[in-house]
Amino acid sequence: MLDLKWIRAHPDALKEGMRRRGAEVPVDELIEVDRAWREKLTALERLKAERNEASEAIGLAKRQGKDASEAIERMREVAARIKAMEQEVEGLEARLKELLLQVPNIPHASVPDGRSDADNVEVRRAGEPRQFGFEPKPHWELGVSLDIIDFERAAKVTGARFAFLKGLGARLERALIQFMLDLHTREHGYTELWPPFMANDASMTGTGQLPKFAADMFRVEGTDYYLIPTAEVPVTNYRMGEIIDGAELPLYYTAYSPCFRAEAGAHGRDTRGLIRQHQFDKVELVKLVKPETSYDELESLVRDAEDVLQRLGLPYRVVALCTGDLTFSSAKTYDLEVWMPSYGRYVEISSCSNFEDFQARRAEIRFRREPGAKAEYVHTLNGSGLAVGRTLAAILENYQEEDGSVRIPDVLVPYMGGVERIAPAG
RNA sequence: GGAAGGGUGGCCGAGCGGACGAAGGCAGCGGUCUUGAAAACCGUAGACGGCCCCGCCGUCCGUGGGUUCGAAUCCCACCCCUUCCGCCA
Repeated sequence: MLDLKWIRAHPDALKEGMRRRGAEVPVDELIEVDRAWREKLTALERLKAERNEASEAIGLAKRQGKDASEAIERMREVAARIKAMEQEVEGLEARLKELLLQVPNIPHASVPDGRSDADNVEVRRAGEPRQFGFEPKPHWELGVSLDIIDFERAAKVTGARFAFLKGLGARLERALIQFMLDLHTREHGYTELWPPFMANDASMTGTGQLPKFAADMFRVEGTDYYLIPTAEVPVTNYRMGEIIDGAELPLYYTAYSPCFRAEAGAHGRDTRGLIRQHQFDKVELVKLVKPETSYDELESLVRDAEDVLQRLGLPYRVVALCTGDLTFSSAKTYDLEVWMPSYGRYVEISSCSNFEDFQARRAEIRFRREPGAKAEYVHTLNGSGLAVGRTLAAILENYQEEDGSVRIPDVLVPYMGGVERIAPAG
């Protein structure tokens, strides 16, 4: 959510930001509703001041044993007018809030202009895609032939876009989670959280999934909860409603969670393999920081996520998302894309964003620089560190051998109980 | 699932429908004292919003309704927390 005062002072900057995003936002209506709301509110508050004054006089008169029935009679009428006017003000306020929650974040000045992912800008590459001396297989074929991924039985048990991992496949998933969490907690300074995997409406609104993107999530029937689409939701909202002591900042949190996505609009894309599933594992990184540091913090957040890929020896690149490809809440986003031989291109495996105060304002996360200082909104950031299912897929494809076996990256071998290779049975 | 108790300012904790934005304590901030610090004492002190914005006004005592000229205080519904019982990994 943007600052209403800022919007009033900079309506043109707001329009320009929306134009850069290619977002359709009723800016003029927003500004008009705000104007009408303030006008009504001022009138209402004048009436309330009158009432308060009269009530005080009535109280005083009664205490002195005087008769106040005439004033009470007069105030009865004022009270009715207040009630009616409150209705109007509340109506305008609700509309204003509704409009405000629909407005996406303003792209940072450094974000490249563009309409779609085709306009994203590559920032750097690391590692060389391997030259295979044979025809490499896609991970969904490797997974099945190695008997470590089972899509068919998952379809039977649940449905399309789910998978069983089996044997060393399940073990590899678990090893990756453990490896990532260890790296971020031991070497990058993050505090591990194990969050709830469901969250309420307020949390979903806080990070920006609601009200616009309810259709992308799974609602748990009989409850007021959604399955989380990312650990960003519980972890960012961990400090919601709080005023944090400035000395505590910056706060770094990391969390493993399964992620559940309905992705209603994704039918037909990435239908095979682990790339687009209704449920997947992810290790998330979240930062709460002082505003003036947030863009430096974004760079170091990206480095923390990149470190995972580097240690796993996976070729990747970093791209800066263009204005048209930014998610709703983000002011600036870098995606990490891993080389996926089956796609013959780089595929998103992490998304690292600076939300500035957009989420903090929705979730009411503030801090005080000094004891007694005014409360300010923190800046929030998050990034995948990494999406585990896609990492597993990338390992299978990039580490495959001609005989159909897959080598385990060195750093994972201890986490695999010494297993160095996954080979076909028999 | 059942029973009881409870949600008040950064924290703890009082609060007969009218003098309560809310006693008191702690923490904080400013000052006195001190070589300095601690202690003691004095003062100050919330968040959000509106406006004719160095001030004035409004709102906020879990949330939402209701009663009333007037609600932290009364009524209704809901949410959350704690304890006990049951059930359960």
